[in-house]
Amino acid sequence: MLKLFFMTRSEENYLKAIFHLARKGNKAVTTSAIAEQMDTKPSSVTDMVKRLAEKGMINYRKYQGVSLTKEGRKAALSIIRKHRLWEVFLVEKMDFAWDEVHEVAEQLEHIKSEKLIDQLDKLLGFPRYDPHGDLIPSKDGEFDETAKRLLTEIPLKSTGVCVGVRDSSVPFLKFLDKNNIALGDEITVLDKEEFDGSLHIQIGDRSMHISDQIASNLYVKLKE
Amino acid sequence: MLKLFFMTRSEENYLKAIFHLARKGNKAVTTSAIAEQMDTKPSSVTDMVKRLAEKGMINYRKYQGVSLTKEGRKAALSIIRKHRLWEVFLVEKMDFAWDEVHEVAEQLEHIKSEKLIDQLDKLLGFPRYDPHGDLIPSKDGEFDETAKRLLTEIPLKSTGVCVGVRDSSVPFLKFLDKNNIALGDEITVLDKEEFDGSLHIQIGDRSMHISDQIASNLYVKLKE
DNA sequence: ACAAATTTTTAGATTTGTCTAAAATATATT
DNA sequence: AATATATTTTAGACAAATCTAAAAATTTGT
Repeated sequence: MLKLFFMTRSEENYLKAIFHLARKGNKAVTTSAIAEQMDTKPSSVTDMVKRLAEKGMINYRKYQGVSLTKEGRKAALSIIRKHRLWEVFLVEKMDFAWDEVHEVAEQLEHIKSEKLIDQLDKLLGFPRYDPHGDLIPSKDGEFDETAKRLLTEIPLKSTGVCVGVRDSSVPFLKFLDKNNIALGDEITVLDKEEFDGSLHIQIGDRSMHISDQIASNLYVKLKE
Repeated sequence: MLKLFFMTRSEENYLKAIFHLARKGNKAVTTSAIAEQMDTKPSSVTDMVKRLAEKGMINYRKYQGVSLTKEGRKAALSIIRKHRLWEVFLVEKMDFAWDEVHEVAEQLEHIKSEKLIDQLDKLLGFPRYDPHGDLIPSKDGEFDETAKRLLTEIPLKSTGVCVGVRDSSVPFLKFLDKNNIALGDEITVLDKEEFDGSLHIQIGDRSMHISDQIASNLYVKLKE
């Protein structure tokens, strides 16, 4: 028998913060780390984590930090999903620039309506990534950031390891060979041209400029 | 020198409620009326109206009820504008039915982003009425509910006085004549067919059924 | 006009989310 | 291992928004 708790805006924000912190160093998340992330005081965090623990959203033992429960992870992913879908909406439908969406999405992510999110998803064509290239959790809570993806889809400044090609034609493979790009190479996306979607990348010790056509045929796995 | 106060969600809701109550009986709005509208206690209302008065949003004298100031009216209209634009959005873009939009719009109306609302307005084609037929306040705070409008645009169950025609061709005037519809007549919109937009109306003591084409060529002024 | 009924306000308490300052616990150093 | 340092928790306070119960003011009825 599953109990459904109402989550306040603040509780949702804490869950989100804990999720993001846990994603990095994968040990228990400390009180002070949460305080820094949320721009608040450790004592406030202690109060909140007690409440979240009572609601079954996190595991908490005094002085030992916290980790998300199944429920908590599900709730956090649901909020992140909403945030990222709204970001796509703002850029695709409302002419926002990719770097001015965050603040508004922070507000929109707390709107409570399952139907609204389902329709939003549909309106946007079920996008898999947000305007920053971050993966959008699926409705059923799937969130595999390690899955291979196209080089065009990874966030700026992130690094991917080449794991395959979408186009396996001779001309494309020749291009890769000629430019010394091989499976296993690490590619960092330095910048993207607004104009044509072409990418400035760092590969090993050299940097180069590749077209959108090239990038959208290279599969990578995100590093770190 | 105008001071811009941050309005909390609760304050915004009170302003909206006061605006709607003032629109009806046009004397000072009583504490108990607000309490009933907001589903809260009179003592809570007293607390809140004091705060709103301090912020210059309402005129308040103990035991004498409240009225909106210029500032307060502007703030209320801004919230109502957002609410109604979001309602149009939900119906037009998100496949919501006109009778299931209210709850979600109540949440969306508090999102703070001028750019978002401007873009929303544009995306929707600068609509003048919401899905219930209610007038959407303009960006600059204009809100003339007494202006003439098409019979197709007034809310269900509301009554309008015929004040003119858009199409002044002989066939249309003949139709009106044949059906005993004249300037000065009061028409109440009883129901609207989803299918073809035709209207069931009450005119004097008889009721009749008119097509969307007829209704969209008759100007009325809203009564009461 | 004056008592009765109603409405409004005050006073004091509660909840959520926050803070500061002090106490408790854990970690690091020698 | 004992002490010093850093982190975490507790305790007490505050602001927003609400409540209940009691007091004050207004309105109503005859």
